[in-house]
Amino acid sequence: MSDLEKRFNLNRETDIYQKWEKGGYFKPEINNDKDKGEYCIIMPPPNANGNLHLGHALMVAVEDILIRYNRMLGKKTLWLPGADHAGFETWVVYEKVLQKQGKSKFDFERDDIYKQIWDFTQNNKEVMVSQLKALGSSCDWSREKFTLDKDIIKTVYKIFKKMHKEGLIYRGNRIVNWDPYHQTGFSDLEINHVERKTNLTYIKYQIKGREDFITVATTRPETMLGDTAVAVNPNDARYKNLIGEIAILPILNREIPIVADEAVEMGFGSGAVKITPAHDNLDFEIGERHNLPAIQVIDKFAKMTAEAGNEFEGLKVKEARTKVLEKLEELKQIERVEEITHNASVCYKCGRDIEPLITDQWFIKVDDLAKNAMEAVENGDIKFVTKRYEKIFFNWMENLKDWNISRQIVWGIRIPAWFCECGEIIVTDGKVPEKCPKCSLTKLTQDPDTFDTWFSSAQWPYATLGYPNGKDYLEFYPADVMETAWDILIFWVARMIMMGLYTTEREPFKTVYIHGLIRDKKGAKMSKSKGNVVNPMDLIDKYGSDALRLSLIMGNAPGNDLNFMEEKVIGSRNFVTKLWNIARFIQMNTTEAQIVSHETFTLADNWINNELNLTLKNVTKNIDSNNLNLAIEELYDFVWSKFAAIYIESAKFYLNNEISKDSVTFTLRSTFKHILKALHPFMPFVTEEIWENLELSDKMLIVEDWPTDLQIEVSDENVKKFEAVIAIISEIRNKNLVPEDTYTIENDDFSDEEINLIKFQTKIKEIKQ
RNA sequence: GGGCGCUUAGCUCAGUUGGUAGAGCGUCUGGUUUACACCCAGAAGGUCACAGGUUCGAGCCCUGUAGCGCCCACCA
Repeated sequence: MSDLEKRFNLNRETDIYQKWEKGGYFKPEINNDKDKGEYCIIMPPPNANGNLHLGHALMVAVEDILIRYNRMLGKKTLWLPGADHAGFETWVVYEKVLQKQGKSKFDFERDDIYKQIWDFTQNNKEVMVSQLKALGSSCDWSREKFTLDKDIIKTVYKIFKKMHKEGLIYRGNRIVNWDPYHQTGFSDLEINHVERKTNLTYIKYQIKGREDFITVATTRPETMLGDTAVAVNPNDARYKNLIGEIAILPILNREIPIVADEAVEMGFGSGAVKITPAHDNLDFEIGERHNLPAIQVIDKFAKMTAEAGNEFEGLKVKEARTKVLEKLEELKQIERVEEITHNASVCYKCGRDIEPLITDQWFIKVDDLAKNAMEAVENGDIKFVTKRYEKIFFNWMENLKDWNISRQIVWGIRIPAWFCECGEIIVTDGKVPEKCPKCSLTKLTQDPDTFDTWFSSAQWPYATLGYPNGKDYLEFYPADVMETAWDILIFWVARMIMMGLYTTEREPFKTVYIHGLIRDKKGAKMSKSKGNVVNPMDLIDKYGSDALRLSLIMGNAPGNDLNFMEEKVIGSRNFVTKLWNIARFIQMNTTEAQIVSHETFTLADNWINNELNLTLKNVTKNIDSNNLNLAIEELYDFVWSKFAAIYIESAKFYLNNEISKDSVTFTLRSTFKHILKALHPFMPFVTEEIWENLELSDKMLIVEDWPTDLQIEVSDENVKKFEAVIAIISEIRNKNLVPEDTYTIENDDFSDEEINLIKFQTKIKEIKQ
């Protein structure tokens, strides 16, 4: 046993981590013979396209605490790490990488760009792993997964084929959110709505065979070139007599019907809507209901097509708008224009306008999947921490629309579907089909599209464990906890529940633990563009991993966002140092402890034993109920305000005066051992280092048993006596007396030993009773 | 349009079956005690957003109001 240095040396963290890893302590098998059941968390795989941020640090802190706690309980504990190829996200990140080199992704062949991004993500993955290790993640690296691993893709293909066969997946020529800049379609979740001021133009369409007009109101006059109807509400008295009549589309003079549809709001605009099924979501639906043709007048690059007519073809949307308005003005068919604010759809990444467009995409029918998912939450198979997130979950699930899972980008899992010239579509589980089963042609082309990342990551919980026959799948599925931030609750968690229930007929996890977002000091979201991003690795270098983890857990109730302040990390670092110094005190003042029977305990021993029992009980209860903040605060308070401030200060009195030395030595060491164990999940590095240096056992702390009850008898009467001593000490201190003063205690009966203890702690010369 | 959350000490936040308001940081006073100044001893500071209600008792439960924030949604 070597003397402890003055402070905990942060460089030791790397060595400690390697010891754990080399010792195989992160593997569930380490608890093979303990027969305490299993515990499993699948780590949300961070995107392999950049560095970890503070949100990841919080994720690691929470999950590692749960994992280390359960490991100490003796369970076969699996924490499975991984990384996400993050399809579109990485696509955008890499686009910027290329931009810096003055290149574009359109400069490369498909395979070439794929290979480049593959290498890019592999490099990032390495950095990420080292960062996860620096945070102390005790996950089983031998089971690490990447979302593009062969076995993961195999599972995804298999399930895709199965869903297709069962009619849950279909290829549809439907209207989707098209991003003309990124040249891909999106699901409804990947678009944002921004409020925007715009002109609402009232246009008069003449009724065929009559002198009068019907007026429609639109914010996108250029789309009128694709109009195939005018719709009114069937209950609208103003237009009842026009239903079934024909309107004449200005400029193009196309004859279009006037139809009735409940979806039309009477109160908005003129109450009559122009219907452009090819370029508006609602119009598309109305078009389907009334069997209206869709005329595409805008192409994938947001330019006007030939269908728009000679004078408009090739114009950008905005140019076409100006020109259409000019024409209408000439024709005197603009009734009036008013300014309104409405919600425009934009790309969630870059904010550019979304153009609704009809394209061929793969969709998942979500009705039944959503129903089952809601049921699983309703009947308690899956619980949310905190419960209020269940409401958000239901709110979203209740109005789901079919999920577009195809993306027109190269980076991702390519869809295992092949097209034949005869029109047949062949879906396989990944194998290249030899010929068309319908016409026997051998010239087949694979769908160039890839899956929405979330379609594959929705299958992460079972795919990583080796569904359907893998040993880990059989042993660890479903996972105990899915821990993630609320911002991907619906992107990911909801879909994992749907897919997990569909594929495995079981819930993929029992508890969903939702943590909040880490914001900057003022509560603003951290982002590169704002320049307020804090790098967790810098904080680890400065204050250590334990301090960073503590600062993210303390005072942060589950599910709530956290405004990050470096001062909090400093405070946590101070606690690490406090613990370190307690270790030094114990090293300097005790040797191997004798076993002592409880009859010989001093008042202080008896009191701290009692306090420790209560603390351990509360800590365990709070971890079990997912209140990690309360658990660590309880420990913090015990260590600093009770063990250090009161017990150790009293211990000095006994040790200096050679009173009850064995008993005090025993209690100091025993209490400290329990504290180290209980603190270990929260601050693994410093506790392990102290454990080793004080030679507190021949095992590493990481695999010690979780401390529950002290198994030491406590005298309630003596607890009360010591509390009286504490009360007197604090009373005397309140008086701000000087050492020469005398203090008189009224109405109390203290022994000489107690009086001396009070004198020792208050430095008062004399105390009278 | 529908839904959710927040409002507690100067600041950031805890407060989980309703029982005399808590922490960290900051501020102020005093400390060169051999674990620790990344420390020790103490102090000041809150009509728990507002208004009603339930209750012997409400920061916590109910109703309403205001301010702030967020999510979902097809106002053309």
